[in-house]
Amino acid sequence: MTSFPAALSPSSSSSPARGGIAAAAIRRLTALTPLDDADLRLLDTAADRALTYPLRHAFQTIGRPMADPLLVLQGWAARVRILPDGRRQFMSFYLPGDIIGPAHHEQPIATATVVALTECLACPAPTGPAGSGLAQAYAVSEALDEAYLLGRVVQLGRLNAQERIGDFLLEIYERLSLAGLTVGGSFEMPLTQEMLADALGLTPVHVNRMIQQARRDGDLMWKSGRVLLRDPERTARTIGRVSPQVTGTQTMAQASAG
Amino acid sequence: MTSFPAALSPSSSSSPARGGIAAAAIRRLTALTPLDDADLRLLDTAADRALTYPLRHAFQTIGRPMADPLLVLQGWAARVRILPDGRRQFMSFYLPGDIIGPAHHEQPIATATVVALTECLACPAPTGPAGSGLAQAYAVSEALDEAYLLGRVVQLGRLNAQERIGDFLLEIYERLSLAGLTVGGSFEMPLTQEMLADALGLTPVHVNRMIQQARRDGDLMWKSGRVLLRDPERTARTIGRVSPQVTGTQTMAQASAG
DNA sequence: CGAGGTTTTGATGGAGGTCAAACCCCGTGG
DNA sequence: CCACGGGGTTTGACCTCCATCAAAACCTCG
Repeated sequence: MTSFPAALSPSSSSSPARGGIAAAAIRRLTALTPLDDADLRLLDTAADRALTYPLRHAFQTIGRPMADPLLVLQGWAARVRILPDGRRQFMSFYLPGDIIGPAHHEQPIATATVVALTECLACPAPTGPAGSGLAQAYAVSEALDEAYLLGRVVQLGRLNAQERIGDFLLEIYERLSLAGLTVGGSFEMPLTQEMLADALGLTPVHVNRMIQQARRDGDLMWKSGRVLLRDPERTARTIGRVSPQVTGTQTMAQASAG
Repeated sequence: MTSFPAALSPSSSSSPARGGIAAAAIRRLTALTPLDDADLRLLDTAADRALTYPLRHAFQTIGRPMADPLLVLQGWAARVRILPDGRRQFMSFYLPGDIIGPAHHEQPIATATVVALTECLACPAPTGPAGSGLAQAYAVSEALDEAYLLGRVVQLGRLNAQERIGDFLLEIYERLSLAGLTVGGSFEMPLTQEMLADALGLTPVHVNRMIQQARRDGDLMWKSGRVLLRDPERTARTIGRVSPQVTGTQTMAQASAG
């Protein structure tokens, strides 16, 4: 519910100790579609131009001209809308390997505000030639983006609080897995319960109670910014979650590769 | 909540009494961006190949290969998801002048099921050369599509029942206005209250109560498939609705025209 | 140690869900 | 012309999930 105060500007602390700052992002993109050496080289050089963006940085502002697409290397960002009376809703999240902005088709005016939820490392998304693996990866990424947005509509419209939390954590888990950012069912969760509430259309208080219940039921651990899902498969089954990527993505990449 | 029984197949009753069957769609597209004669000719010839699709026809099915993009000429369709236990959620609506399917970027697998909510008239969306008004119109249309989807997330996440109904009707009103399908604040509404409920994440019963309240408050008339908004502007103000098109679209077309 | 953000707990209320029946509207057909 | 039927709308009684308000407890970091 708290609205964001004025944001700082990106600090151009260009990669100090490089090495694998783009590793997660590259893992995700290659998971979406095979990338060849040319693609990887493009990514590497793009990563050299990575910048660190502070917490709350506004990557885009609704109604303002859209910036060039950015590839997130580290950190989380989100599309957010704040209503006149202060109500806040997060609409989608950007994780390492995601593209902020119009990957493909032009779209001069931003339809949403995108803010950094953590300190973020991001670089300009390198554009591969048409038909390249990179272009393909962006296409799949964008399709996934929309699929998740559709999923969010169902989540908010028809799932109860418990289901929403489970569904959300599963989505994050699956997405971070692609980037290799999970360790046996556990992953880093920089969101506060309040932010989670604003993503799920609930109150922080109620989110908290439901999380505790999930803990008591042995479905969940959540401590100091780290979440562990005890049995993702089972949770997914009990709330009837269908994940776009597991089935969808693979097939998507294959189908358009052939 | 009722799930759709098996659907019939499209009847190829190709335009019997033509004349302006594509009029609404063309009005909408020209409202999005200026179209020249070549564009209009493409649209006209495409309209010759229009088909009538029966109620409940599945234009696309989730997980199945995606059909070629269709331009809706008459009738309503919607993206829908049905949960295993029967809960239903409409995610977005297609009105005359909207494109069902991937206007631009490829995307082989459908991420959602699209069904006809009324009998629909639709034709293959003619593809204009890159940079043509038609291509431009599709781009804007697609951007609007996403903007509406984002709006729906906010609606479901943070608006109460009254606000949701108002917001929804305003959205429809605005969109139909573009296609010239409104008459002084009133327009045809083929949805039942049950469908409306499944779009707004509510129960039919509660939708009904809220509508009656709106009627009592003099905000609304709804009779035999026709809705009249007494004072759209005021309603929009009281629920703090921001419409993407009024501000957004115009600017979008202009910005990318220049 | 203290301060500020975050999580947790309790008590209470209200928006919206559920169940069930009645009503209405219209088209069908006898 | 009226009975019949079926989908949609309306109404009522009751209940529950989640919101609200407020305070306490807990971290974490300076």
